[in-house]
Amino acid sequence: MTEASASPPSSREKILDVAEALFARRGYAGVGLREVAEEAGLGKSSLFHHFRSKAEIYLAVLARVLERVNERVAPILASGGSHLERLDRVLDSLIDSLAEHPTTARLLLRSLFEDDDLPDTDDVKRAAEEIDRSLAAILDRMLRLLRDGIEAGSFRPASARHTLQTLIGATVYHFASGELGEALFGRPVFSAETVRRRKEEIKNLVHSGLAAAPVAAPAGGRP
Amino acid sequence: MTEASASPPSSREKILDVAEALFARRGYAGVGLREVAEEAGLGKSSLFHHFRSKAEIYLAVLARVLERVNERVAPILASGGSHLERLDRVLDSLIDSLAEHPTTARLLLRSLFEDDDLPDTDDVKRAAEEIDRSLAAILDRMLRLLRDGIEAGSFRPASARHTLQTLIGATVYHFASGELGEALFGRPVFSAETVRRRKEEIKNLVHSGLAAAPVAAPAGGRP
DNA sequence: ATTGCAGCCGACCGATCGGTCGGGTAGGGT
DNA sequence: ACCCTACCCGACCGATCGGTCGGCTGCAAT
Repeated sequence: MTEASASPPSSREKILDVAEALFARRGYAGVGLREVAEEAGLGKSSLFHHFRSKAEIYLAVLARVLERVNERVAPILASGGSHLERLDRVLDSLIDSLAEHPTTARLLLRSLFEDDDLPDTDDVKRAAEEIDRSLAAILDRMLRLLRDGIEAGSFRPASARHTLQTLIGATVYHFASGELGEALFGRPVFSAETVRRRKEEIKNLVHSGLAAAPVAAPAGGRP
Repeated sequence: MTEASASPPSSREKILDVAEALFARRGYAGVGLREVAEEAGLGKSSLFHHFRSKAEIYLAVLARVLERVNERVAPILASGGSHLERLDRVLDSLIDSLAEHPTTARLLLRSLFEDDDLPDTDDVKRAAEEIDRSLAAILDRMLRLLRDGIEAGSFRPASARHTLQTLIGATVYHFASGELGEALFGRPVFSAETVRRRKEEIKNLVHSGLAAAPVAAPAGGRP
């Protein structure tokens, strides 16, 4: 941890890479450490020189994923610009995050379900809470952006919490939908074209579905 | 199979009930058949008198869940009324479906990930394809509703596919979000109050985010 | 040259996995 | 009375699970 970010493609990183791919595909319980070790080019016992348990590997993977997302999203949330501009840019960068590493969305979604089958050792629980806190921090900042925007009149009055849930669903779920999404769009959800279009559609949703009406539409009588 | 829907609280149904709860909580790989049997009040071997394998149990659970959703949603999709009315009612009933059985959303989301660790026996693959087809049928009808609505001018021009993805995310993800959702709202996502509010927010999203502008806003000029 | 340690490994542990097998029992049809 | 079938069970199988242990390397500091 003190100087982990050194240059060599260390075994530790390799383990995390392999574990990330496998956990995303088959989940915590569905992945065996033998498989992780083999794909990392190591003996199974070697895993335990870098991590104390399977759960620790899983949590390390999750922490890295969250950090990757946070790196992109946090500076935008802290930046200037109107509420709407900031929201647009946050969603853009979130989608970029999810599209860049196809494992991210699935791991995040899975993490909502799978903390159940982690052992409840004290250190595991502590690490899991750390993850939770780090996720909660991101969501909290997004929530604040929505609330502020609503209060300032930049967004139409809505439940910030529900809106946040919808936006998570619109982004994370989409990139986790895998074969179903591929069947729906006729191409992988990670293809450049689909990603570009997804950004557009989300932006349209936000602008005409969340943003306050520009000026007009004073009392539009419905036909 | 021929007359399965009889009255007795049969062992078969009990197994499915127990398995549904467990699979939703811990996933396919995370659940052992011993646990299923014990909670169903049976010996483990008895499971194999009703199902040929663990995978068959899982797929039977999934099929039942899908059927439950379809029962509610299909008649509405086939009913009359304007596109917008039908969409409103479909979303309402979908949310009711998901809220009624807290396992549904998680099982559906998990099913997008977890077909990977099913064995690929021929009969399992056939049953899984059956599930896929049944899910695809529901989605197809919703997709058609969106497309028709767009073509008829009831909805603003948008990608029907992306809109469908967003709506799935807004509903299924929300009710699968579990502890995270509970932390966000301060109460379970299945609480009557949260469910009611969720319907409202989704309806607002659809009406002011998807429905065509009443009359005004003629200038389509994007900024 | 010696020591120490990080990294890696094969062999092994008890537990649990999905699944099989043979047998027991109750009830309905004949 | 008979048998057949549906249902259920305990015992057992080979495989795999996460994790431990002792020992083998090679490099770095002394």
